[in-house]
Amino acid sequence: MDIESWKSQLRKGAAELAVLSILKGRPMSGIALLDHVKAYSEIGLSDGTLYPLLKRLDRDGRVTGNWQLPDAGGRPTKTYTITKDGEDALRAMRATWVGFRKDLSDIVGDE
Amino acid sequence: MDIESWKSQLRKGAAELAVLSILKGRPMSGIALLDHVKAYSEIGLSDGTLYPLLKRLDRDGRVTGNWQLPDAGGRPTKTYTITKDGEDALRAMRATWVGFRKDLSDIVGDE
DNA sequence: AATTAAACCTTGCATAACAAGTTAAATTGT
DNA sequence: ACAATTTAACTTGTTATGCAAGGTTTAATT
Repeated sequence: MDIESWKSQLRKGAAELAVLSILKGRPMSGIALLDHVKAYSEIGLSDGTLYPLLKRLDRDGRVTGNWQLPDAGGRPTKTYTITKDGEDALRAMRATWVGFRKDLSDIVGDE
Repeated sequence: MDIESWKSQLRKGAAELAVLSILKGRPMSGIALLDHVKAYSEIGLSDGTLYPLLKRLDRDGRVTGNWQLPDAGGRPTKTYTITKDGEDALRAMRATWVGFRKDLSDIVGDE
């Protein structure tokens, strides 16, 4: 196992938390989400990861996707909005993340 | 996906980083590792996860396992020691973890 | 002798990330 | 007008890990 493969493992679960966190602020399309996360290199979200994730979140009732016609014309985009269940899940995931981060940081001992 | 299943996903990759970090301090048996990590509830390392992991790390030359007879009697235990390659891998993983933690914390916005 | 406990290990399953593809609609170039 | 490209969304197949639920071996205990 090289380090790149390990990074893929470390990232598991992170995309879901990241997407719900961003959508909590405001509804957004898939492309806009990708653009928003692009700056965070260690998250490394690609469209092949994002769209299946959005589909799962929609199926589980944590987000809803709605097609919308942009004001300026052009092709329709699908805008995703977090639901009440999504916000509940986000709260639980945030609490878990905070605990996980502390535990692993304590073990790793990074200053 | 319930929160417990999501936790299993979040933990992926963490066990490897945690085990190498602990072994960097001192060689240790599997049981001792489990006992050491027991306090960190969000890591949640079980023996069914640890032993296959140690086997992979041994196969990849990141640790070496050696059977030893305990001074005080009792059954032999296998003591794992981190190797040079293991320390190199640990350095790279630590750096990744620090960046990952920052990126996800920034997105999640936990204070 | 039989049972329990300790330490180690194996098997099978579920799941997400990723690379590499695909589709459909809009825009651009000639 | 037609072809080529771009954009946004999506699909498929592979891979690796965590985990539950088992199993094995050795030593200590009853």
